[in-house]
Amino acid sequence: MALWLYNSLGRKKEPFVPRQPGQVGIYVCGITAYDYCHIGHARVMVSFDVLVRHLRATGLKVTHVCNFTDIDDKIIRRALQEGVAITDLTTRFIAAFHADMAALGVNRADIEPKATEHLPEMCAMIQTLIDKGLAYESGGDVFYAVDRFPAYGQLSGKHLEELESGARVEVDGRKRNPLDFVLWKGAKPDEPQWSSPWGAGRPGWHIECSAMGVKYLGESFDLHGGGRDLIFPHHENEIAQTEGATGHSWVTCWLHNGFVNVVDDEGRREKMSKSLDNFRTIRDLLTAWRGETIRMFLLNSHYRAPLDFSLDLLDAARAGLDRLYVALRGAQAVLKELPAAGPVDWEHERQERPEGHAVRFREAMEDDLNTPRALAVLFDLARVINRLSTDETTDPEGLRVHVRLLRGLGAILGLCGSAPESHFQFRPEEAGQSEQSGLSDGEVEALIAQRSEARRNRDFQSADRIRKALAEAGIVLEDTKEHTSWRREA
RNA sequence: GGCCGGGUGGCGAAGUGGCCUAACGCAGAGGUCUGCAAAACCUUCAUUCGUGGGUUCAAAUCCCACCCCGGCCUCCA
Repeated sequence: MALWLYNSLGRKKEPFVPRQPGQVGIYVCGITAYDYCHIGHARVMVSFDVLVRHLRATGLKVTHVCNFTDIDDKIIRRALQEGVAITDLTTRFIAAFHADMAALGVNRADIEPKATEHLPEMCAMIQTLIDKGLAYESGGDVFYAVDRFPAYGQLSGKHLEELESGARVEVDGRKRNPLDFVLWKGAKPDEPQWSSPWGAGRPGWHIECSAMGVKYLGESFDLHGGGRDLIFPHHENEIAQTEGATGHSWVTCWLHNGFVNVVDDEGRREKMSKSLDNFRTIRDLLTAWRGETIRMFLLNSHYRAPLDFSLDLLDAARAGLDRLYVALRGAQAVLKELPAAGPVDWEHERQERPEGHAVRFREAMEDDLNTPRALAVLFDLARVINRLSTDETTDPEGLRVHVRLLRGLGAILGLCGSAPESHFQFRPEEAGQSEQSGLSDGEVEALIAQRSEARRNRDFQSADRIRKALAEAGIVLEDTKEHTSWRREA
C-alpha cells in the first residue's frame, strides 16, 4: 500500500515518499487575519487536516505548520477603518479562526508561526537574494528579479513572455521587469514598520512563507499546500525566493484544493471569495448546523474538484451524517457503552479481511485522498452495524468490532467522534427559529416521559398528541422496545 | 489570448480501457417491523456517462473536433 498524491508541480499523481523515512513535514498556507473565515477557508483546513490525520494513522510522524499572515495591506486598511490597533485586530481574528476550526474538528497545527515574529529570518533571506543577484533595491523597496530565476513559472505553467504580453500588471517605474514582485516595502508614514538594511519598512507577502517554511521544516521538505488560487503568484514566488536563496529544490509535492463556488438565484456560479463579497462565514453557518455537518459536506466531494455551496447540500450532508450516528446510537443501545475509537490495526485487517472495510477505506484514501469513496465505506459499515444491532441472535463482540472500526476510520476523516445524543440534540440558534426550537432538553424529556406513561396505559390518543406537539417543535421521536430517543430536526 | 479544473440518475458524488446493465449518500416508490409513526432492514430507482466523429474484440474511461460552466494570468484558500 502506498499513498498517491496529485502533485501540482508536474500535474500528475505520484507515489508519496517521505524524504526521511517515517517522517513528514507539511506546510499549509494559512489565513490573513483581518476577517472571519468562510467555507473556502474551511475546505483548505479540513482537507489538510484529513491528510495529516491519514498520514499519522498510517504510522508517520508529521510536523504540520500553518502560518498566520498578521501584517499586510488589507490588515492595515481594516485596522484603520475600525480604528483599532493592528495587533488587536489580528489577535481577534486568529482567535476566531481557532474557534471556527475547533468547531469543524480541525486539529491545531504543530507550529503556527506569525509573520511579524519572523522579521530576522525574512530579512536574512532577502539579503541572500540580493547577494546572489536575484533581488535588487529600488526606491526604498526590494524586488525579486524574476528573469534571473530560470525556473520561474514551473509550478503555474506560465511563461514569462506570455505573462508580460498578457500583462494586467500595473506599471511600476521602480521595477526592472513588470513581473518582479516585492520582497520588502519601504515604510509610508503612519504605517507599521521594522528596521532593515534597506531602511524601515515591512515584508512583502510571499517572503514569510519561504522564511518560515525553511525555518521550521528545513531547506527541503515534503508537502506544501493551499487553495488553488495560491498557485500563482504566491507559490510560484515562494519557490523562486526559496530555491533562489538555497540553490536547490525545496518542496517535493505541491497540493492545491479546488474552490468553493456560490450559485446565485439565476443559476450562475462563481468562486466564493472575500473580494467578491459573496461568502458565508463559518460562524454564521455554525448557528444552524453542527461543525461536523459542514465537514461532512466538504468531505463528500474530492478535495481537488470544484464544489458548489448551498444550504440544501448542507441539509443533505446532515441527513447523511444522521445515518452514521443512527448506527452508532443503535449499537450503543445494544452494547450499553460505545467503544472508543482506537487506532486501526492495518496489518491485522489486511491479513484477516483483505476485502474488508478497513482495507477498502485505506485504498480510497491512498488514491489521492478520495474521501467520497472512503465515506462510502463508512456507510457500508453503518449498514452492517444496523443489521447486527437489530438482529438479536448476534453476538455483541462482532458488533463491537464493527463499531470500533467505524469510529476508528471515522476518526481519520474527523467524523463520528461525538456522542450520538449530542449530535441528534444539537440546537440551532438561528434567530428566526427560536420559537420552533424553544423547548429545552429537559422539557423534551419530560414530555417524552408523559407520553411513555400514556403508552404504557395504552392511551394512544394522548401519546400521539404529545408526539405531534413535539413534532411541531422540531422534535422527532424514535421508539425502541424499551426506550424512546429523540432528535432535533432543522 | 495563454494556462488550469469540471460537465455522470431528480440532487450531491465516485468510477479514467473489460469485475460498469455505473459505488455511496440525499430525495422518491413498494414491502417487513410497529398500537400508529419514526428509525432500521429488504426491494426498487441511469442499458447510460456534455455533443459529434474515430481507435479497439471491448470506451463514461484513449484520440480528434466542438459546445457549456468555473478559475488563474492583480489581492484572494
